[in-house]
Order: sequence, then C-alpha cells, then structure tokens
Amino acid sequence: MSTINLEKELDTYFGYQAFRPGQREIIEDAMLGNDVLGVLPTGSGKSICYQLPAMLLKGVTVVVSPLISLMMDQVKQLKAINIKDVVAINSFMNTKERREIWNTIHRYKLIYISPELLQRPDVQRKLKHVGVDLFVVDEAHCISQWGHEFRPDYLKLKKIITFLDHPTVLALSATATTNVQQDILSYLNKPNMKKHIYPVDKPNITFNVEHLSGDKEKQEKIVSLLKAYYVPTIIYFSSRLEAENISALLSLQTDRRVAFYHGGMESQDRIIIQQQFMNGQLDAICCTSAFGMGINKKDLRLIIHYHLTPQLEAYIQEVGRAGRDNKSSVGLLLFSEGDIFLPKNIIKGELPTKNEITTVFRQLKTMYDQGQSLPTTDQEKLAVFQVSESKWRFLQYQFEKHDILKENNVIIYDSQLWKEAFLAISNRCEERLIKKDKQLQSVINWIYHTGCLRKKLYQDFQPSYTEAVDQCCSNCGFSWSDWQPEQLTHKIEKTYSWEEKLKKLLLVDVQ
DNA sequence: TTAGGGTTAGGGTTAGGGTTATTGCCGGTGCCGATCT
Repeated sequence: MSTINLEKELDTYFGYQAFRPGQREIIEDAMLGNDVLGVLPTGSGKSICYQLPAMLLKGVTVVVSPLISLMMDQVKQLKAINIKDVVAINSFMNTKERREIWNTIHRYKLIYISPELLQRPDVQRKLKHVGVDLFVVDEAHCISQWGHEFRPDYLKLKKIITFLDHPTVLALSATATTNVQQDILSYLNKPNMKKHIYPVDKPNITFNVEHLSGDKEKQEKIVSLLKAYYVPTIIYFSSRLEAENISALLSLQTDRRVAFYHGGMESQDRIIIQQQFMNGQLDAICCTSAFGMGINKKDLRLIIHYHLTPQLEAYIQEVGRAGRDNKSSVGLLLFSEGDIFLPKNIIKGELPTKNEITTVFRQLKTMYDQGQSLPTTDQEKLAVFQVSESKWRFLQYQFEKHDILKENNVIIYDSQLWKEAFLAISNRCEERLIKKDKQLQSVINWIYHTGCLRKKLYQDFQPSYTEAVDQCCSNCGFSWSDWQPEQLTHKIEKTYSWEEKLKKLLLVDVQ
C-alpha cells in the first residue's frame, strides 16, 4: 500500500490532478482496511472515494445503491472514461443478460447492486466466491431513513457483511446527522468505523419561512414568485395529486415551463422530465420527495416547500440541492395552520396499529396450525393479512428478526415466545411513532422559531456552521425585494415552427 | 355561503428448461533483487 502513489493513480484512472477535501483521507483508510464512515457535501466527489480503491484493490468492490437510476448513471460515467469492468445488476436486465453477467462476474472490479437483490442467497454465494474486498454503502443515510419501515433490507446489510467474511466497509452520505451516523454504525454492526465528517451547511442559501392562511395564499405566492424570478425552481409536495394540480395551475397562470414528477409515474416519463429539467427545457418542477437524489443541477436557485417535510434532515437534504454553484439561492417553506395533519397521517399510515398486529399474529397462528406456507405474491399477502404494503414489510422484518418467520414459513409456535414477540413488536411500533412524532415536532418548532433560522436548523447537526454569505433568513431581515439572483437569460419564449415543436417533443436539441 | 370531510411519500422486486462449484495445473506477466558488463 505504501508504494502506491494515489495521486498518480487518480490521474491515470480519472484524469484528476488532485484530491478534493476528504477524498484522500477516506481512500487511505479504506485501502488500509479500516471501516470508514464518510460524510461529504454533495458534489464533493464522494464516488471517487470507492471508485479509485476499486481499481487498485485485488478483489471486487460491491456498491449498495438505493436507486437503479443512480447505479446506471455511475456505470455510464465510468464507461465514458474508459473504465469498463463495472456493472449494475438490477431488474432492468432480463434473465439472459443477468445470467451472462453472473457467469463472468469475476471480470468485474466494481459491482453496483440494490439491498434487495443482495438478500438473495445465490447472489450472496456468487459474491463470496468471487471475493469482495470493499463493501460500499452509498447514500448510507438510507439505512436510517428508509431501513426501519420502507426498505427493511437496509437493516440486513450486516448479515451480508458477515457472510462475505467482513470486507472493508465504507459508508458514504452527504447528509448524516449525529443520530443518523449512530444508526449507520449500529446497523452495519461496525461500532469502530473511522469517521470522516465534513460540514454540509450552505452559506449561500437564504432560509425563508412564510406563515400563510391556506392553500389559496400559497398558490398566489408561488405564482407571483415564478413571475418575478426566472430561475430554476423545485416545488416540493407531500401529495402526488397536489403536485399535479399546482403544476397545471402554474402552467396556466405563468409563462414558465412547468412539469410534475412523482413516484406514481411511469419510469420512462420520469426520466424524460428529469432530463428536460437538467437540460433547462423546463423551468420548474412540482414534485414529491421522489425527485432529487442524484440530481446534480448546479444552478437551482429556488426550493419551495408547499408541505412540511417529516424531519429536518429531509428539509436540509431537499433545500440543500439549491445553489451548488455557490451562488445566492433561497429555500422557502410555506406554512399554514393545519399543515401538520398531512405528515402526521402519513406517519400513522406507515406503522401497523395494535389491532393490525394482533390480526397478523392470529393469521400466522392459523397458518401454522394448518401447516400452510404464506402466499407467495405480495398481493396475496396483503389480502390475507389485511395491512398495507409498507406495514407488511415492517412486520415481516420483525417476524424474521424474532425467528418466527423464515422464507414464507412460520417456523415455530411457542406461546411464551410469541407473547414476547408480540410485546416487542408493539413496543417497537410505539417507539418508532414517538420518534417520528418528535422529529415532526422539531420541524414545527423550527417553523415557529423567532431567532435565526440558520442557526436553529444546523445546531443539532454539526458543531458549527459558516455565516451566510448573502442574506441569512427571514428572521434576520430577509426581504424578497433584496434578492437579486442570477436569472436565466433566454427569458423570451421562442416561436417554434411545427418541425421544431416536433423535435422538441422528441427531445432533439433545436438550438 | 359555510361547514366539514378527506386529505396520504419514498423503490426495489418478479417464473420456467438442460452444465455446478471447486481444485489443480500450466503458461504468461510483472516486479524486484542479484549479478554481470
């Protein structure tokens, strides 16, 4: 290791002359075999932290990634700089392609994969056989943010790490509060990870909270802002329907090019909208939290929240997408009385009630008594157990954890053990609800805070923060009339011929 | 016109066919140190 000249290798593989802050430290640790938690601001080149070691290490580097689109982007970028021995394995491939990849898996140095696919025993065996040197968890805050309810496979990564004979573990994130960091360490079962934490605050973002009377005022506000500022804008909603409706309204009442984006859309449509926004063919996006991860648009100037985020972490993440070019940007949160009920209901709908837990226990007992297996498809399971998909996933994880369920079979019935499991699972739900309520409450507290919003927002997240470059926040005297962002120049909509319109529709550049 | 009810994000995965996983040997290559010119 000491003989490796990292700068030289960085240049050879990636064509960069020097490391950015944090990269070298993380890479050196990873190469020495130390488990590392790296928290680096977005756009600081996190991926180099594992891509370079992947090239230099003898064995394979596995990267756990939360989104297929992120995996594909990375692979595309690497292939573009002539690094060919990388692959993303996911459901976009057909079985033939997949088999081919697995049969030649030893040829790859860098393998991107989802936590779900990693759960499959055959996948685990193949990876073990080929020898994993470095196990990377990209966007590691997903462990804490999604693992507990939405994607429990994130909580099972530690088992895989053990099965793979403890390769070096590298967890990377752009937003990990002290609590999230703790979650990452404990759920990866690596309490002694070396931490490389860098501040993620953005001195060029002005924080602005406006208290309004209701939806009508919110909409008028957005319309007036879009008319006043010709800048790339994201408007976040907690409702798909609302995002669609406001998108239509804005298209009608302003001359901006607006579209909506949420998880309920066809993936093809989502890709198109994202591309158009990145290319500057759209001015504003009305979206849910589905939009954002992996979006690297440097000149985002305005991030509006029409609804509350459930946690301050999420707010920091979403608003932090503004101003990556370090130019003056604004985060605006629109709040009206009663807004708290929507996130409250979403939180409530995510975890099973005591009654639901009881019903599922009864159902499992019946199946055990009759020697039945659980239904194979998710749909049948939901019908049998009478709970929503996310509730079932949470429960399934809990039952497996308590050794009641294994691969669709109830493996044991013991009244004492079941009683204990019931209590433990109910308590766990309670705990999670309390925690989530607390997180939501801290968002509300922030909104009603009368002191500096920047200070209040960052105080729990990092020891210190940089003072605002421009204007600080709405409690420190911000006024819209003072905000003079760099506006887009091609303000006047060109008139297009029908050929040009067609080309535009087909996404061909008509400049 | 008003009161009141309903309001609800986030992503991955998906079957069925014929060859699996492991070990040893052989040949080529790159690195390093010793030796020779």
